[in-house]
Amino acid sequence: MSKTERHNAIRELVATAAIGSQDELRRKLIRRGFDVTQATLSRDIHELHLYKGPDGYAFPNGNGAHTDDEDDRAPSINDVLGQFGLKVKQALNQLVLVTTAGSAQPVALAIDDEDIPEVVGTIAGDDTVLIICPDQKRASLLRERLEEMIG
Amino acid sequence: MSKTERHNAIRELVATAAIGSQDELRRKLIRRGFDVTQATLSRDIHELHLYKGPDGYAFPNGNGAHTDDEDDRAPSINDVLGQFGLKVKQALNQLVLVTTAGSAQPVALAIDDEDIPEVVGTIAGDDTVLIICPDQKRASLLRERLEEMIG
DNA sequence: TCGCCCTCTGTATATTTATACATTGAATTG
DNA sequence: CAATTCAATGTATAAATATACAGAGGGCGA
Repeated sequence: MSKTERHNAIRELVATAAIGSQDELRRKLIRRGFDVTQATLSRDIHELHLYKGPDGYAFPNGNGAHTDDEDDRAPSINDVLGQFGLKVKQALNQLVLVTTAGSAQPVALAIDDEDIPEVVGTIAGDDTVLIICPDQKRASLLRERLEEMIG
Repeated sequence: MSKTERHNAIRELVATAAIGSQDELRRKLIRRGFDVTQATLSRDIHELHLYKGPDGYAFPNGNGAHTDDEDDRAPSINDVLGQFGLKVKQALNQLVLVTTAGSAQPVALAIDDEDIPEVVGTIAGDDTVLIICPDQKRASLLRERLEEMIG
């Protein structure tokens, strides 16, 4: 069996099963007829750009099996900020919330869902959320709370 | 320094720098005043749900620093504004920077990379970048500089 | 105040992953 | 046909990461 066939099998396994180690992957591949060593799998994983995280191996955009939110509860603002929030900066009545790249949209959505009185409105870029507050004082209050949520 | 402060520092480092190993992360943290062992960082990484892949550590949705665009040098703000910037308008502490269609993102990124003290944050639309400044005075200063760069 | 519990962290080491070096086999070239 | 080149892989081990065990310190309840 060829290398590309094995790569396909690896992708299928990572997409459908929880793979916690290269040895576990090796055992699952043996059941499919691919018998290679851990060293080869290490190279395969590197070539397939797979990631290893707390839930095992996954594809670069995070869609391996059991990525993390099995519970479809809309993430609370605490969860979202704890996960994607980096820092908050204040300018007069505006807060600039810096997030990880590409995460501004869900963060802004979570803030909107929360119906916070100090929030007049939000605008999301790619890694920045602008939060408009009624005045500078309430901006300060909200900044402190957001800083706590970020942790 | 507390654990949550260290976690924030780790998130910032992962978001902005290529972290290839826990030892490398450890060295960068020492420069920021956090001195812990590899064992502690291993636990931190697990608690922060960070992934390790071919490009180093990343957040669960795959956006660490240098995920794939190898051209590490961000184009200078002079280049970008000379090329895409059209005009700047000021309102209190806000600057509205008009660009050519579709160029707001790279312009915003160039501004972010420059680490300008007068910039609290930026948000990019399609052909408009909103720049939040700490106050009206510094917004004026920045507007003048941006106008010079646009030409 | 004391005892207990919990969190956090370090040390040492177990486990896992990455890679230097070597081998094999297929394809290509002269 | 022989020599060369290259990709793929295994072996052994270096490097990196995870964790068992233990200690320290703070908070809390009796």
